[in-house]
Amino acid sequence: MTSFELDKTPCFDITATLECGQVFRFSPVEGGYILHALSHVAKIIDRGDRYEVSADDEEFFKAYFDLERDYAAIQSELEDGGTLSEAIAFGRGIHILKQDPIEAIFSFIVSQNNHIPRIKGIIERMCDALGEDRGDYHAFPSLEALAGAGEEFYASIGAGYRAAYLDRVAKAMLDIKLDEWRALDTESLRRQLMAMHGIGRKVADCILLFGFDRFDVFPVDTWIKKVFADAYPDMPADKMSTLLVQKYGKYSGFVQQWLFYFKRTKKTMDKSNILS
DNA sequence: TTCCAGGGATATA
DNA sequence: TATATCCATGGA
Repeated sequence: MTSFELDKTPCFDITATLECGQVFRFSPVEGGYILHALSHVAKIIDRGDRYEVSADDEEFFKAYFDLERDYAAIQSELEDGGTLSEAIAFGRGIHILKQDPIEAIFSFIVSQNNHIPRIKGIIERMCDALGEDRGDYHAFPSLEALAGAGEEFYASIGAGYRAAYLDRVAKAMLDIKLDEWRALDTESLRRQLMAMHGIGRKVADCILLFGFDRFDVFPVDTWIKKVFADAYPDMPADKMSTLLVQKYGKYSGFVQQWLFYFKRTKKTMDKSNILS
């Protein structure tokens, strides 16, 4: 384990980055978070003006957090004086994490038609049962372990009807060369992903955004549908997605994440206000 | 208890 | 091509 510090800036906030719905293997601890990615672990403690990080691999997490990108510049280009500005102000500290493609594929298959708390539980049970034992935690499973587990295993950890998807995709991925996938343009890679049983447009776009660094995508889920319900009434999700990419271009993925986090979190806050 | 969740496959027209 | 229905599960 090594320790290092990260600047806490208006454009990098660990709570917004982890709680914005892009990632599932983290849990709050006193003063911060424990975060797992692939076989790695980091503990991030909030020290006010900086984050104190202890991790098994400093270079891995410095890349994972996407620290080199100029998020302030992206935000200033996107300001519209309206809802998007409001969403950016709310989620200014979000960074899009550079997740592993395989971990993203399996995480977002689990995510479909599912609640985030339950998604986290299913993925955690998947890791505990199939991932390498690292002492305090289990790594994300190897593709071989995922492919060998069988549909019954995925059903047994509560994956529901997605169990068959997970099993089939795991076995299919054994024949995929990721480097060849990485070389494809976004449209071609989306087609490859959607050819997998259980991966549709929305899950493919999440995988492209979070696992393949593609920002010219706009995943449309139930929350994004709510955001644009008035602007685009009764519009199918895939058409809405295409329209929004035309509008926001190479920044689509960032826009989507700010709007998603804003809408979903505000809903929760409104509920708690009613109760209080 | 019912509704809903970071949807997708399938059947039908 | 477009719409309707079904799918497992558990948090709220």
